Formats: sequence, structure tokens, C-alpha cells
Amino acid sequence: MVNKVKFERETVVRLASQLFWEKGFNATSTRDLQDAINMRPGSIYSAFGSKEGLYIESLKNYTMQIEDQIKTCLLASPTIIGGLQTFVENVIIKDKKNAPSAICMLVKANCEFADEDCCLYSLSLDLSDKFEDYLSDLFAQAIAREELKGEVSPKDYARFFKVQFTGLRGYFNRPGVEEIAQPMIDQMFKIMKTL
Amino acid sequence: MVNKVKFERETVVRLASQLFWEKGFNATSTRDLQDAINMRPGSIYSAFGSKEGLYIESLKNYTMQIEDQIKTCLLASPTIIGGLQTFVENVIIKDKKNAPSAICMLVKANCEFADEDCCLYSLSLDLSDKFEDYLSDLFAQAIAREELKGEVSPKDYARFFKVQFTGLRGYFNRPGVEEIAQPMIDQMFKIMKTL
DNA sequence: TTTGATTTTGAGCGACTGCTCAAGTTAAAA
DNA sequence: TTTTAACTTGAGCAGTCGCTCAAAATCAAA
Repeated sequence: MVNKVKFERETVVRLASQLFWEKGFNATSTRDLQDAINMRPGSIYSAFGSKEGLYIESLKNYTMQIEDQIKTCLLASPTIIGGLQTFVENVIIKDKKNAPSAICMLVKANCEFADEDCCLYSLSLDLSDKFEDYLSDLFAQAIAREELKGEVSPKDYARFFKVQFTGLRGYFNRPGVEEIAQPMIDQMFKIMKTL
Repeated sequence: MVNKVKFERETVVRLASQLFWEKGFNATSTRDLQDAINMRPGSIYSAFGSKEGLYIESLKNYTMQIEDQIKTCLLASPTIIGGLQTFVENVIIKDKKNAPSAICMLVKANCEFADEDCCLYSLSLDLSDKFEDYLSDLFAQAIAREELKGEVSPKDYARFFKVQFTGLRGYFNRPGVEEIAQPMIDQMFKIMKTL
């Protein structure tokens, strides 16, 4: 090889991810992306093939980051449910100031792509399924550790978690409701333990 | 007056509403709209001022239709909570086949417009607030009729309802999970009664 | 029937879109 | 130092966008 790429793929994808997360796929122009990731069209298209290609990699990267964030919370908590609650609090309360949007990028993707044949729509479903599976595993462990009663299946806990988490993030996607976030998260976990 | 408009404003706005709801604001081109509402650019722009103007009227119309739908359910039910549950079941289960999207158009709007200065973003917040107020009134009545315990404020019930409803609609925005909708809605209302 | 204010039409403008590719730059290997 | 394959650059293409406006069509009133 006589020459190497000059950009760091991971860094570039994270930057693109931030922009796509904030503005959505359609409202992000390739010029916006050029500025955000500091690459010219030729380089972008040789590295990612298309705007869609870059979006795909951005969305996968986003999902990976979410799972990493959960893993970090789990390591810092003696219980799985406690770790999950910290994660939810971090996302809804702590990160809110800096995050590109209060709403999950996966949910935004699922909202934006109406056509069921659209490959970005199916990608959002695939990643969402994988995330649900990951959550199911966690809840299975939580049941095994007797953190939860287990009268309900791990899958049902995962579904409940996703519905609550998505609903809450949507509700808090606006200014001036910060003070009620903590009690609503407390309520979510209190209810979960009674399922 | 020497000449009258030939289109029916209500019909046109409903048609536009369907298209905007399905595809979102950015992904709906003025050509798409022309075809959907059967009007030429000149007529559209003299009647609505801009694509944004038509969207604003469409979103307001959508919100009005939702409240009408709730009112219909309330009239057919002896209790307020029963009427609300029928409404939720209609939206999530019955309407799913025909509706442009499983996700509320207001939520889609709130997702799509990232810029806080964007007037469509503030509109989505305004309409969402009004809907929450409408729900609060309903829950206040439900408490007065002793359908709910009332240890929690009407506003808190409204918030709970919105979070659950939005979360559920997001979860069911995909094929192949139809059979678990009813139990999840039952769960939502069961939990609400214990608040 | 004629008039004339009003509405409808659609060709097409300027701006912007995603993307291409020839020319320029880079740096390891010869 | 020269060579050369790989990478970067950015002018610019073809297509689409939101929107305008002169001309045609409409129809109640005169």
C-alpha cells in the first residue's frame, strides 16, 4: 500500500451519527455532513458509498454506543435493575443538555422511514430487535438473581422497559419539564418491580 | 364575488394530513401534495401560502380529529376510563391497517423538527400541551366520578397516559406484534387504576 | 351578451440535492 | 530521487426542490 486514509473512521462515524441523530436522514444534506466530518464528497463516497451507507454505519454505531453505556452503568451498580435505572436517569436527565436529541435515534429512524420496503426502515427494526434481545438477557439475569419476581417473562420485561423508556424520552423532548423526570423514572421502576 | 374556490378546504386538508402523517414534512414534496390533493401550485400557494402553511393546517386538523375520536368513544361508553381504553384499542389495533402510520402525527412532528426555533417544532409542542390539558380535564372528571382513586393529580394521570400511549404506538409501529397489543393495553389501564 | 374580479393552470425559475470524476496530492517502495 | 498506486479535492452535473406569475378559465353581476 502506497498511501493510507487520513481520517479516523470511528471518529467520522460518530460525528455523522450526531448530526443524523439531531436532524434526521432527510433533513441532513451531504453539505452539512461534509462540514461536520471535514471530508470532501469524493472521500465520503469512496469510504461509505452513499449518504445512505454513512447513515447505516452511523445508526449501527449509535446502537453499539447505547449498549456500551448500559454496560458501564451495570459495572458501577451492584444490581442489574439499579444499573438500568442509572442508565435511564443518565439518558433522560444527565445527557439531555448535550445530546443531539432527547429521542432515541433508533426511534427517530423508525419514525422517519414510512416505506416498509425501505432498507433503512428494516435496519431500524433489526437493531431495535437486537436491543430488545439484549434487554431480555439482562432481565433474565435479574430474575435469576431474584431482583425481579419473574412471574412475567424476560421478554415481557424488555417490552415494558422499551415502551416506558421510549414514552418517557418522547415526553421529555421539550424544555421546562426537567423537575418531573426523576419521579416519573422512579414510578417506572416501581411499577416494573410489581409486574 | 364573481368566482368561488372549487376545492373543499376540509377535504384537501385531510388528504394533505394523511400524506404528511405518513411521510413526514421533509420527505413530502410539493409534487406529491399536488397529486394527493389534486390542486396545482398556484392554487395551493394562494390558499395556504406555503408548504409549511399547509402542514400547519394539516397538523391542527389532525389534532382536532383525534379529540373528535375520543369524544365518540366517550359517548359510547358508560365510563370515561372505559371510553379512553376503547379509544386506545381503536388506535393501536383497529385503525392500524388503514392509518398512514402507527405513530401519532404530533409525535412524528416533534421528532422531525430538531431546531427549537422552528415554528413547526413549537406548534407540535403547543398542540401537545393542549391535548394534555384536554386529557387532564377528562381525568379530573374520572376522579370526580370515582372511576380513579385520585391520590394522583389529573395532570399526572394525563402524563402517565401520554407516556404509555406514545410508547405503545411506537412499539407497534412494525409488522407482526399484533397479538400482544391487547394484553399490553390491558396492563396499561390496570396500572393506571393502581396509581 | 358582455364585463371584470377571482380562481386555476402549468411552464419554468433559481436554489439546492446527492453524487461523479478528472486533476492534484501524498508517501511507501523501487 | 523517481515511480506509482492510493487517497483527497472540489468544480460541477443531472435531477429535484419550493415556489412564482403571466395567461387561461370561470361565473355572478350588469
